[in-house]
Amino acid sequence: MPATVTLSPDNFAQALADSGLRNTPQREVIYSILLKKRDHPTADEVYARVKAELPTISLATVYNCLEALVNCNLVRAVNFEREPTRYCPNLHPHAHFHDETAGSTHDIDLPPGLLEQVRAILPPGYDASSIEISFRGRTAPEAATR
Amino acid sequence: MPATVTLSPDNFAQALADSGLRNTPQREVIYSILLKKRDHPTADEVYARVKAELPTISLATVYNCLEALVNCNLVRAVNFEREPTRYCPNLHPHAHFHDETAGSTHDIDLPPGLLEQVRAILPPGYDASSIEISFRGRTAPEAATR
DNA sequence: GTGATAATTAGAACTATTCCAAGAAAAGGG
DNA sequence: CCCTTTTCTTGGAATAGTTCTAATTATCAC
Ligand SMILES: [Mn+2]
Ligand SMILES: [Mn+2]
Ligand SMILES: [Zn+2]
Ligand SMILES: [Zn+2]
Repeated sequence: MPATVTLSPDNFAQALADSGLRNTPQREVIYSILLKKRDHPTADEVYARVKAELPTISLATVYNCLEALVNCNLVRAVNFEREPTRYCPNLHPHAHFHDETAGSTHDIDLPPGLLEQVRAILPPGYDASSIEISFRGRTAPEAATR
Repeated sequence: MPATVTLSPDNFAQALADSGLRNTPQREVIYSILLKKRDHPTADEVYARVKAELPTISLATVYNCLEALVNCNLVRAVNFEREPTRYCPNLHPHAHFHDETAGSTHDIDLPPGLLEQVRAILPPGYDASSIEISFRGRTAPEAATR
Protein backbone atom coordinates (compact mmCIF):
# COMPACT_ATOMS: atom_id res chain seq x y z
CA MET A 1 0.00 0.00 0.00
CA PRO A 2 1.19 3.54 -0.65
CA ALA A 3 2.84 5.30 2.26
CA THR A 4 0.56 8.05 3.49
CA VAL A 5 2.52 11.26 3.67
CA THR A 6 0.73 13.56 6.05
CA LEU A 7 1.79 17.17 6.13
CA SER A 8 2.01 19.01 9.42
CA PRO A 9 -0.15 22.15 9.56
CA ASP A 10 3.04 24.21 9.32
CA ASN A 11 4.19 22.36 6.24
CA PHE A 12 0.77 22.88 4.72
CA ALA A 13 0.97 26.63 5.27
CA GLN A 14 4.51 26.62 3.92
CA ALA A 15 3.53 24.78 0.75
CA LEU A 16 0.94 27.47 0.12
CA ALA A 17 3.39 30.26 0.96
CA ASP A 18 5.93 28.78 -1.44
CA SER A 19 3.44 29.44 -4.20
CA GLY A 20 2.64 32.93 -2.91
CA LEU A 21 -0.71 31.83 -1.48
CA ARG A 22 -2.18 32.40 1.98
CA ASN A 23 -3.45 29.80 4.32
CA THR A 24 -7.19 30.02 5.00
CA PRO A 25 -9.66 27.93 7.01
CA GLN A 26 -11.38 26.92 3.77
CA ARG A 27 -8.16 25.63 2.25
CA GLU A 28 -7.21 23.77 5.41
CA VAL A 29 -10.56 22.08 5.80
CA ILE A 30 -10.77 21.10 2.14
CA TYR A 31 -7.30 19.62 2.27
CA SER A 32 -8.12 17.70 5.46
CA ILE A 33 -11.26 16.33 3.78
CA LEU A 34 -9.18 15.03 0.89
CA LEU A 35 -6.81 13.35 3.33
CA LYS A 36 -9.58 11.89 5.47
CA LYS A 37 -11.29 9.90 2.73
CA ARG A 38 -9.02 9.20 -0.21
CA ASP A 39 -11.70 8.20 -2.65
CA HIS A 40 -10.96 10.85 -5.31
CA PRO A 41 -14.06 12.98 -4.73
CA THR A 42 -15.37 15.46 -7.27
CA ALA A 43 -15.74 19.16 -6.45
CA ASP A 44 -19.43 18.57 -5.74
CA GLU A 45 -18.59 15.75 -3.36
CA VAL A 46 -15.99 17.88 -1.59
CA TYR A 47 -18.60 20.63 -1.37
CA ALA A 48 -21.10 18.28 0.29
CA ARG A 49 -18.49 17.08 2.80
CA VAL A 50 -17.06 20.47 3.66
CA LYS A 51 -20.46 21.97 4.43
CA ALA A 52 -20.59 19.91 7.63
CA GLU A 53 -17.62 21.91 8.91
CA LEU A 54 -18.09 25.21 7.09
CA PRO A 55 -21.82 25.50 6.42
CA THR A 56 -21.57 28.83 4.62
CA ILE A 57 -18.84 27.92 2.15
CA SER A 58 -19.69 28.40 -1.52
CA LEU A 59 -19.12 26.02 -4.41
CA ALA A 60 -17.00 28.70 -6.07
CA THR A 61 -14.70 28.64 -3.06
CA VAL A 62 -14.44 24.87 -3.24
CA TYR A 63 -13.30 25.19 -6.85
CA ASN A 64 -10.95 28.04 -5.94
CA CYS A 65 -9.41 26.14 -3.05
CA LEU A 66 -8.99 22.93 -5.01
CA GLU A 67 -7.28 24.90 -7.76
CA ALA A 68 -4.98 26.50 -5.19
CA LEU A 69 -4.07 23.10 -3.74
CA VAL A 70 -3.38 21.74 -7.22
CA ASN A 71 -1.27 24.76 -8.12
CA CYS A 72 0.96 24.39 -5.08
CA ASN A 73 1.30 20.65 -5.77
CA LEU A 74 -0.46 19.39 -2.66
CA VAL A 75 -3.21 17.75 -4.69
CA ARG A 76 -3.53 16.16 -8.10
CA ALA A 77 -6.49 16.68 -10.43
CA VAL A 78 -7.56 13.40 -11.99
CA ASN A 79 -9.69 13.12 -15.12
CA PHE A 80 -11.45 10.23 -16.82
CA GLU A 81 -12.95 10.99 -20.19
CA ARG A 82 -15.23 13.96 -19.68
CA GLU A 83 -16.43 13.08 -16.22
CA PRO A 84 -16.13 15.69 -13.47
CA THR A 85 -12.56 16.23 -12.28
CA ARG A 86 -11.57 14.26 -9.19
CA TYR A 87 -9.04 15.28 -6.58
CA CYS A 88 -6.26 13.17 -5.08
CA PRO A 89 -3.89 14.09 -2.23
CA ASN A 90 -1.50 11.19 -2.94
CA LEU A 91 1.75 12.88 -3.93
CA HIS A 92 3.58 9.73 -4.92
CA PRO A 93 3.67 9.13 -8.66
CA HIS A 94 0.87 6.66 -9.26
CA ALA A 95 -1.62 5.53 -11.86
CA HIS A 96 -5.42 5.54 -11.57
CA PHE A 97 -8.00 2.84 -12.09
CA HIS A 98 -11.58 3.90 -12.67
CA ASP A 99 -14.19 1.25 -12.01
CA GLU A 100 -17.02 2.17 -14.38
CA THR A 101 -19.47 -0.15 -12.66
CA ALA A 102 -18.90 1.10 -9.15
CA GLY A 103 -17.97 4.64 -10.17
CA SER A 104 -14.97 4.38 -7.88
CA THR A 105 -11.39 5.45 -8.50
CA HIS A 106 -8.33 3.71 -7.06
CA ASP A 107 -4.65 4.51 -6.81
CA ILE A 108 -2.29 2.06 -8.50
CA ASP A 109 1.30 2.01 -7.30
CA LEU A 110 3.98 2.22 -9.94
CA PRO A 111 6.90 -0.19 -9.71
CA PRO A 112 10.28 1.55 -9.67
CA GLY A 113 11.51 2.45 -13.13
CA LEU A 114 8.20 2.10 -14.94
CA LEU A 115 7.66 5.82 -15.31
CA GLU A 116 11.18 6.24 -16.71
CA GLN A 117 10.54 3.37 -19.07
CA VAL A 118 7.34 5.00 -20.28
CA ARG A 119 9.03 8.36 -20.66
CA ALA A 120 11.72 6.70 -22.75
CA ILE A 121 9.26 5.88 -25.53
CA LEU A 122 9.12 9.57 -26.49
CA PRO A 123 11.01 10.46 -29.68
CA PRO A 124 13.78 13.09 -29.54
CA GLY A 125 12.43 16.61 -29.18
CA TYR A 126 9.44 15.57 -27.06
CA ASP A 127 9.74 16.96 -23.54
CA ALA A 128 6.99 15.72 -21.20
CA SER A 129 6.13 17.72 -18.10
CA SER A 130 3.57 15.17 -17.02
CA ILE A 131 2.82 11.52 -17.68
CA GLU A 132 -0.51 9.91 -16.91
CA ILE A 133 -1.33 6.24 -16.87
CA SER A 134 -4.98 5.42 -16.40
CA PHE A 135 -7.08 2.32 -16.52
CA ARG A 136 -10.78 1.82 -16.90
CA GLY A 137 -12.55 -1.42 -16.14
CA ARG A 138 -14.01 -3.43 -13.30
CA THR A 139 -12.78 -4.56 -9.95
CA ALA A 140 -13.75 -7.89 -8.41
CA PRO A 141 -16.08 -7.38 -5.42
CA GLU A 142 -13.40 -8.28 -2.86
CA ALA A 143 -10.79 -6.14 -4.59
CA ALA A 144 -12.96 -3.05 -4.39
CA THR A 145 -12.72 -2.93 -0.61
CA ARG A 146 -9.05 -3.90 -0.30
CA MET B 1 6.22 5.88 -38.06
CA PRO B 2 2.93 4.06 -37.51
CA ALA B 3 1.64 2.04 -40.44
CA THR B 4 -1.47 3.71 -41.82
CA VAL B 5 -4.25 1.16 -42.02
CA THR B 6 -6.77 2.41 -44.53
CA LEU B 7 -10.13 0.71 -44.66
CA SER B 8 -11.78 0.02 -48.00
CA PRO B 9 -15.24 1.58 -48.34
CA ASP B 10 -16.72 -1.93 -48.01
CA ASN B 11 -14.81 -2.63 -44.82
CA PHE B 12 -16.01 0.70 -43.48
CA ALA B 13 -19.63 -0.20 -44.15
CA GLN B 14 -19.02 -3.63 -42.66
CA ALA B 15 -17.53 -2.22 -39.47
CA LEU B 16 -20.68 -0.14 -39.02
CA ALA B 17 -22.93 -3.10 -39.84
CA ASP B 18 -21.11 -5.24 -37.29
CA SER B 19 -22.30 -2.79 -34.65
CA GLY B 20 -25.83 -2.70 -36.07
CA LEU B 21 -25.30 0.73 -37.63
CA ARG B 22 -26.02 1.95 -41.16
CA ASN B 23 -23.60 3.59 -43.48
CA THR B 24 -24.45 7.19 -44.35
CA PRO B 25 -22.79 9.94 -46.40
CA GLN B 26 -22.22 11.92 -43.20
CA ARG B 27 -20.43 9.05 -41.48
CA GLU B 28 -18.32 8.34 -44.56
CA VAL B 29 -17.26 11.93 -45.04
CA ILE B 30 -16.47 12.45 -41.36
CA TYR B 31 -14.39 9.30 -41.29
CA SER B 32 -12.52 10.35 -44.46
CA ILE B 33 -11.81 13.73 -42.88
CA LEU B 34 -10.26 12.05 -39.86
CA LEU B 35 -8.09 9.93 -42.16
CA LYS B 36 -7.08 12.86 -44.36
CA LYS B 37 -5.54 15.00 -41.64
CA ARG B 38 -4.56 12.99 -38.59
CA ASP B 39 -4.16 15.90 -36.22
CA HIS B 40 -6.70 14.78 -33.64
CA PRO B 41 -9.34 17.41 -34.40
CA THR B 42 -12.11 18.34 -32.00
CA ALA B 43 -15.78 17.99 -32.94
CA ASP B 44 -15.84 21.70 -33.79
CA GLU B 45 -12.84 21.31 -36.05
CA VAL B 46 -14.39 18.30 -37.77
CA TYR B 47 -17.57 20.34 -38.19
CA ALA B 48 -15.63 23.17 -39.87
CA ARG B 49 -13.88 20.75 -42.23
CA VAL B 50 -16.92 18.70 -43.14
CA LYS B 51 -18.98 21.74 -44.09
CA ALA B 52 -16.85 22.12 -47.22
CA GLU B 53 -18.23 18.80 -48.45
CA LEU B 54 -21.64 18.72 -46.76
CA PRO B 55 -22.60 22.37 -46.28
CA THR B 56 -25.91 21.59 -44.56
CA ILE B 57 -24.60 19.14 -41.95
CA SER B 58 -25.37 20.01 -38.35
CA LEU B 59 -23.05 20.00 -35.36
CA ALA B 60 -25.35 17.47 -33.68
CA THR B 61 -24.78 15.13 -36.60
CA VAL B 62 -21.03 15.55 -36.29
CA TYR B 63 -21.28 14.52 -32.64
CA ASN B 64 -23.63 11.65 -33.52
CA CYS B 65 -21.37 10.38 -36.30
CA LEU B 66 -18.20 10.61 -34.23
CA GLU B 67 -19.93 8.68 -31.46
CA ALA B 68 -21.01 6.04 -33.97
CA LEU B 69 -17.45 5.70 -35.27
CA VAL B 70 -16.10 5.42 -31.74
CA ASN B 71 -18.73 2.80 -30.83
CA CYS B 72 -17.81 0.59 -33.75
CA ASN B 73 -14.12 0.96 -32.95
CA LEU B 74 -13.11 2.81 -36.09
CA VAL B 75 -12.07 5.88 -34.13
CA ARG B 76 -10.69 6.63 -30.68
CA ALA B 77 -11.84 9.50 -28.49
CA VAL B 78 -8.86 11.22 -26.87
CA ASN B 79 -9.11 13.46 -23.83
CA PHE B 80 -6.64 15.77 -22.13
CA GLU B 81 -7.81 17.21 -18.85
CA ARG B 82 -11.12 18.90 -19.53
CA GLU B 83 -10.31 20.11 -23.01
CA PRO B 84 -12.70 19.26 -25.84
CA THR B 85 -12.56 15.62 -26.90
CA ARG B 86 -10.33 14.89 -29.89
CA TYR B 87 -10.76 12.12 -32.42
CA CYS B 88 -8.13 9.73 -33.73
CA PRO B 89 -8.50 7.14 -36.50
CA ASN B 90 -5.25 5.35 -35.60
CA LEU B 91 -6.35 1.87 -34.56
CA HIS B 92 -2.94 0.70 -33.37
CA PRO B 93 -2.48 0.84 -29.62
CA HIS B 94 -0.59 4.07 -29.05
CA ALA B 95 -0.03 6.81 -26.52
CA HIS B 96 -0.73 10.53 -26.98
CA PHE B 97 1.43 13.57 -26.48
CA HIS B 98 -0.29 16.92 -26.08
CA ASP B 99 1.88 19.94 -26.76
CA GLU B 100 0.39 22.64 -24.53
CA THR B 101 2.29 25.39 -26.28
CA ALA B 102 1.28 24.49 -29.81
CA GLY B 103 -2.07 22.98 -28.86
CA SER B 104 -1.17 19.99 -31.02
CA THR B 105 -1.61 16.30 -30.28
CA HIS B 106 0.72 13.58 -31.53
CA ASP B 107 0.61 9.80 -31.66
CA ILE B 108 3.38 7.99 -29.79
CA ASP B 109 4.15 4.43 -30.84
CA LEU B 110 4.32 1.85 -28.10
CA PRO B 111 7.24 -0.58 -28.13
CA PRO B 112 6.15 -4.22 -28.08
CA GLY B 113 5.33 -5.47 -24.62
CA LEU B 114 4.99 -2.10 -22.93
CA LEU B 115 1.21 -2.24 -22.72
CA GLU B 116 1.39 -5.72 -21.19
CA GLN B 117 4.00 -4.49 -18.75
CA VAL B 118 1.77 -1.62 -17.74
CA ARG B 119 -1.26 -3.86 -17.40
CA ALA B 120 0.79 -6.13 -15.15
CA ILE B 121 1.03 -3.47 -12.44
CA LEU B 122 -2.66 -3.98 -11.62
CA PRO B 123 -3.30 -5.87 -8.39
CA PRO B 124 -5.37 -9.07 -8.49
CA GLY B 125 -9.07 -8.40 -9.02
CA TYR B 126 -8.51 -5.37 -11.24
CA ASP B 127 -9.68 -6.03 -14.79
CA ALA B 128 -8.88 -3.20 -17.19
CA SER B 129 -10.87 -2.83 -20.39
CA SER B 130 -8.78 0.13 -21.50
CA ILE B 131 -5.36 1.56 -20.74
CA GLU B 132 -4.36 5.09 -21.59
CA ILE B 133 -0.89 6.57 -21.53
CA SER B 134 -0.75 10.28 -22.13
CA PHE B 135 1.92 12.93 -21.98
CA ARG B 136 1.72 16.67 -21.75
CA GLY B 137 4.62 18.96 -22.48
CA ARG B 138 6.45 20.69 -25.28
CA THR B 139 7.92 19.59 -28.55
CA ALA B 140 11.09 21.09 -30.01
CA PRO B 141 10.32 23.21 -33.09
CA GLU B 142 11.79 20.67 -35.50
CA ALA B 143 10.10 17.76 -33.74
CA ALA B 144 6.67 19.30 -34.13
CA THR B 145 6.75 18.93 -37.91
CA ARG B 146 8.38 15.50 -38.05
C1' DG C 1 -45.00 0.54 -52.41
C1' DT C 2 -45.91 0.27 -47.38
C1' DG C 3 -44.88 0.25 -42.72
C1' DA C 4 -41.12 0.00 -39.49
C1' DT C 5 -36.67 1.45 -38.12
C1' DA C 6 -32.74 4.42 -38.11
C1' DA C 7 -30.40 8.82 -38.98
C1' DT C 8 -30.22 13.81 -39.47
C1' DT C 9 -31.37 18.30 -38.10
C1' DA C 10 -32.11 22.81 -35.41
C1' DG C 11 -32.53 24.37 -31.35
C1' DA C 12 -33.26 23.86 -26.44
C1' DA C 13 -31.34 21.96 -22.36
C1' DC C 14 -27.79 20.42 -19.44
C1' DT C 15 -23.67 20.38 -16.47
C1' DA C 16 -19.21 21.20 -14.95
C1' DT C 17 -16.60 24.93 -14.53
C1' DT C 18 -15.18 29.81 -14.72
C1' DC C 19 -16.04 34.63 -14.42
C1' DC C 20 -17.57 38.80 -12.11
C1' DA C 21 -18.16 42.30 -8.82
C1' DA C 22 -18.77 43.21 -4.08
C1' DG C 23 -17.58 42.46 0.53
C1' DA C 24 -14.50 40.33 4.18
C1' DA C 25 -10.10 39.05 5.79
C1' DA C 26 -5.29 39.34 6.26
C1' DA C 27 -0.65 41.54 5.74
C1' DG C 28 2.57 45.17 6.20
C1' DG C 29 4.21 49.87 7.05
C1' DG C 30 4.19 53.55 9.69
C1' DC D 1 -2.85 50.08 16.46
C1' DC D 2 -4.93 52.94 11.84
C1' DC D 3 -4.30 52.91 6.90
C1' DT D 4 -3.45 50.89 2.45
C1' DT D 5 -2.92 47.16 -0.44
C1' DT D 6 -3.50 42.66 -1.63
C1' DT D 7 -5.70 38.39 -1.32
C1' DC D 8 -9.63 35.57 -0.57
C1' DT D 9 -14.51 34.31 -0.35
C1' DT D 10 -19.05 34.55 -1.98
C1' DG D 11 -23.50 34.30 -4.81
C1' DG D 12 -24.96 34.67 -8.98
C1' DA D 13 -24.33 35.16 -13.91
C1' DA D 14 -21.96 33.46 -17.79
C1' DT D 15 -19.55 30.06 -20.60
C1' DA D 16 -18.54 25.95 -23.31
C1' DG D 17 -18.77 21.41 -24.70
C1' DT D 18 -21.92 18.11 -25.16
C1' DT D 19 -26.44 15.80 -25.05
C1' DC D 20 -31.35 15.76 -25.54
C1' DT D 21 -35.83 16.46 -27.98
C1' DA D 22 -39.06 16.32 -31.39
C1' DA D 23 -39.81 16.84 -36.17
C1' DT D 24 -38.29 15.53 -40.69
C1' DT D 25 -35.90 12.63 -43.90
C1' DA D 26 -33.68 8.43 -45.42
C1' DT D 27 -33.21 3.55 -45.54
C1' DC D 28 -34.63 -1.24 -44.81
C1' DA D 29 -37.52 -5.55 -45.06
C1' DC D 30 -41.13 -7.34 -46.90
MN1 LIG E 1 -17.40 6.63 -14.49
MN1 LIG F 1 -4.10 22.17 -24.58
ZN1 LIG G 1 -4.74 9.15 -6.79
ZN1 LIG H 1 -3.97 9.06 -31.78
